[in-house]
Amino acid sequence: MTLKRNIRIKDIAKKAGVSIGTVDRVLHKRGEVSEDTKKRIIQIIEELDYRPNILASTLASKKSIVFATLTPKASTMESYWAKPQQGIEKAIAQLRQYGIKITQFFFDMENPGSLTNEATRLLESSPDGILIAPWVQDEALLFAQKLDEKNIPYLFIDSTLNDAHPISFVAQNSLQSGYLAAKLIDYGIPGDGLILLFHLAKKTDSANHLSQREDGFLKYYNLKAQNDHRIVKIESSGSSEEIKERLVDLGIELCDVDGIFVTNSKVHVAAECFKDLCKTPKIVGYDLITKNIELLKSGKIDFLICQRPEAQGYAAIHLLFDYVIRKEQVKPENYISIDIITAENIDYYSSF
Amino acid sequence: MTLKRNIRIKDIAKKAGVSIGTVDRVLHKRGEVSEDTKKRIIQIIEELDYRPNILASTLASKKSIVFATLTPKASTMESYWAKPQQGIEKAIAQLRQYGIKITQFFFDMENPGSLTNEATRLLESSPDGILIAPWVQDEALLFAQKLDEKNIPYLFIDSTLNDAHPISFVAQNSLQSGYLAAKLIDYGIPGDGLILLFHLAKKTDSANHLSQREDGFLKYYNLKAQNDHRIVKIESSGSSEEIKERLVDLGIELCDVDGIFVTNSKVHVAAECFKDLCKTPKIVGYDLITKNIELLKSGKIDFLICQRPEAQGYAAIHLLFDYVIRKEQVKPENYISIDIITAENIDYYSSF
DNA sequence: CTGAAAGCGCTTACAG
DNA sequence: CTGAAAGCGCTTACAG
Repeated sequence: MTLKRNIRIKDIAKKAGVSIGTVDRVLHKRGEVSEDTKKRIIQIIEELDYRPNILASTLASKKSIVFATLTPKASTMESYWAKPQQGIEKAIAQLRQYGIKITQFFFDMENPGSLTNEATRLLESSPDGILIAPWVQDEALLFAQKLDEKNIPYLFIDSTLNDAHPISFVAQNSLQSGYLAAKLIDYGIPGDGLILLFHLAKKTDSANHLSQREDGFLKYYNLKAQNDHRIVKIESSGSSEEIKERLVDLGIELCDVDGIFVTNSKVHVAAECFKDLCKTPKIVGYDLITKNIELLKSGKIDFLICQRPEAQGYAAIHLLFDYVIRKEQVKPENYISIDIITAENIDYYSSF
Repeated sequence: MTLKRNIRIKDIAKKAGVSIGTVDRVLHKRGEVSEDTKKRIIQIIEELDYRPNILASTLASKKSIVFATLTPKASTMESYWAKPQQGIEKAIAQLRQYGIKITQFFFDMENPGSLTNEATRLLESSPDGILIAPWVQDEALLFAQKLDEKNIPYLFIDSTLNDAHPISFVAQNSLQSGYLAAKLIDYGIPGDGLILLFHLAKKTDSANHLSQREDGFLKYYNLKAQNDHRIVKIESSGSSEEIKERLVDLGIELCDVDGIFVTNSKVHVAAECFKDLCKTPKIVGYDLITKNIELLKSGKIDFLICQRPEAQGYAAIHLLFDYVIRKEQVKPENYISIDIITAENIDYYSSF
């Protein structure tokens, strides 16, 4: 292996018989170069397969890039949105070296208008790239359209919006994750069974997400399940007590339930209803929040599907970096893995 | 938030009333500085919480660091060891910018002596850091001890060795992964069952790994399993046909088998025996090699436990980088996640 | 023991 | 349209 030294813009300049300033002009397409020297230089660049030294380049250019993020406010350290936040912060720490500043804005999930307010404040910092969690769809779409007009690159995290034009998004395939959930329940219930599908969410929550998970779940049972199952869907935003009452109203005995799928992180609310039974049903839900982790470890929840929220935040910032700073193409879709967590592997499941 | 500009060695020099050369001398502990100026400078460094700019530092120091790797030769692109290799190469590509060269050495798993030979060649390149897959334990330990003497930092991947002193290792907890495998089988077999535990390996393979997986598996059944299971252990390094014969010898009817655990990636060999049965047993094994993936997708294998080999390779190189270049502390143990892969989530499981 | 100077590869005004 | 020069923050001989 020859230790080929990386070629520098000085080398190109010499070979083309010009100064490095001129080479730099064509590299950055800032004109003021005659057509033929430009052609000549471009040819040499390709011939030598020149790769700029990012270290030197960011060191020399003192201009500091500003990124902005717009995500739901995490009410406590335990709540879901604290996690993408961690990944974002980790990425920020690494990228500070490259002179990148990141300003964060948070909106209130309960109050859609706050997204628009924060979006306006965000724009005042005139960022070079934006990360958005489009949790409140209508407001988020309005904002995205404004960014499309202004030609500011943005990227979605957690989910995406159909009519927007982000440079990319980082999210989990919700349909497929519901499909997987069904498999996990079906695998554990060999015979016929009564299965409850819970939507434990308020209207303002990202409805799209949850209904896709439901669709995936039902798809599996339509296509794959061997036996005759009865699937009952239950919607509620209340407590365990309220859910129990609902079940009574529906004429369902707790002991008859074989499997439970909850389409979001509220699975702990459902699990609480069933935790003292003689025979507990198979329970599958989402996300490693504290209450779920406890129930998983004590065997009251069987599987939690996880979407690596920290990794999503981390990856999203790096994608912005690749696009804005490195000027690289980025994949338009970044589906994150659909991770299966049990009491047995949770201790080794790190944000990494 | 004040846009506090990063402080530079020039700032320290000014504040201490010395030149940047002197500051640099204390930063790099290369002596030739009087005690009191040294003290003064150290104090200022801490007071200002100075962080060197790695960009500038690696740009200025033209010395290029050499890493070396010593891993099993991957016989084909599909074999397991091709995957850590991918992660290593990805890390190399990223780190080239920092002037790091990596030389790779491969040994033949069938021929333990080749490890020692390659290790000798490796040392001739006098690397600044080494990555080792200690697959052949005795030979690997000898090499590690030599490195301990020479004070060359090294790091293990895939597993670790008790009497060696690596700066760190990246591996999966084998005991726990076997424990998880048992859970996955137990979850799918509600009643009593006949379960086969297969060791499909040659003697030269990393025996330690596999027996730990077995221990974990049995541990689960001892501690947790509700019902009375019969677990039969079968060792073989042969084909599906040979295995079928063994089962006949043992008086086991294929149709009576409820669950199968294979302690390594050879799970496809076992799965082949059972794939045409009326009722296929629950099958759990390891690693996403091509043959396993096919059987997983077609439903002949239920779960594959994966150890993110690409991520291991990638992480290991970065740990070396953090230790050797950044001079950071690194965690002495890096257990990778124990991932559960099914037909339903495999398409989203990327090396990332 | 200490400082001044050149250089890493690139960017950025500035002068022509 | 083009080139020469200064500078990014650090390292590395070299001279005293």
